[in-house]
Amino acid sequence: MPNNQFKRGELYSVINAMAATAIARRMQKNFRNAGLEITIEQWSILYHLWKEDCLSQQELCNRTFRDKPSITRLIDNLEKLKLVKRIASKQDRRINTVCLTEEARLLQDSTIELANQTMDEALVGVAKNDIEVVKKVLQQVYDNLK
Amino acid sequence: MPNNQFKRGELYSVINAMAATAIARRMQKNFRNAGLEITIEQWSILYHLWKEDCLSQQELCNRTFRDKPSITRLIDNLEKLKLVKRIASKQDRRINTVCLTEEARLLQDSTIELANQTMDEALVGVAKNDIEVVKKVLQQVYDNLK
DNA sequence: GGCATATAGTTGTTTATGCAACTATTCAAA
DNA sequence: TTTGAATAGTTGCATAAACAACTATATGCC
Repeated sequence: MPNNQFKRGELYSVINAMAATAIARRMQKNFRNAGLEITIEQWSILYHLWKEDCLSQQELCNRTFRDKPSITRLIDNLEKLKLVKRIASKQDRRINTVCLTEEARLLQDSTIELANQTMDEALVGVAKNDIEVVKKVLQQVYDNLK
Repeated sequence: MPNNQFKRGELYSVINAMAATAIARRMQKNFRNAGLEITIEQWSILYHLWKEDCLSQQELCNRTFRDKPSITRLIDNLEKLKLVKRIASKQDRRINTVCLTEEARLLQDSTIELANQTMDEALVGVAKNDIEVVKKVLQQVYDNLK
């Protein structure tokens, strides 16, 4: 075993793999158990559109921190599911705005309930002020690197 | 805007998307800039093998928190890169042990240095004891959900 | 108005992920 | 010894991610 250690290997694993992956899988499982066929990635797009409908694709890239091709394909699949529609912008012909369908609006309450349930499951035994520290640190990490 | 809010939506986004994604991308970029062609997912396998060589695939699943098909394919690609080899276990014919090649050993120092550099970039301005809180909370989240 | 640069979105490509299903092997109980 | 259940790893399939390259459109400067 050489002298050179990955000094923060445990922190890296924890940040990068364990908690995020565990939450994602649990949430996807909760969706599936509830009979929902959308993926959590698709849901994250809907979530932002519930907060503010008819965003441009570029804006969705910004808000979900994905790159453009990924957003294009996610929206392709959401269109197939008839949960969003693309509407060409009148102000700028390069831009599509992405708008919720009525069907997507019907999903909002139940899926947000499931997401809350998932976070409740995740945060059992976690102190409220510790949560604030986590938010602060992870936000700082994101700001450092984005 | 309905009454039902995703109470911890910000926390979820932070945990699930922002910090983990930002670190992953930065690290991959640092690898690329250094002329390394391995992905960070492949690297995470190597990392565990540097710590303990010749693990079973199942053990790698446990340690990296991925499922079996994902590990199978990651190892397929690492074999193609001649960084690992599968060796059938003598004790149990279901098991492959996954062992480092000499070439993989040569990568250890430089890549761990890059990973440390990446974490340094990520953690600028973060207090040491805050890091301990993050580790504790994310470990708790993982333990709650795994 | 023309040109160079920037930007929105798409396509190509490769890698990765996880659920479902499967095969071969191992283990435990009768 | 036989049988059923459990386990390790693989294959099929669909979704997702991101880099590179591209096309069409917009912007700013001369």
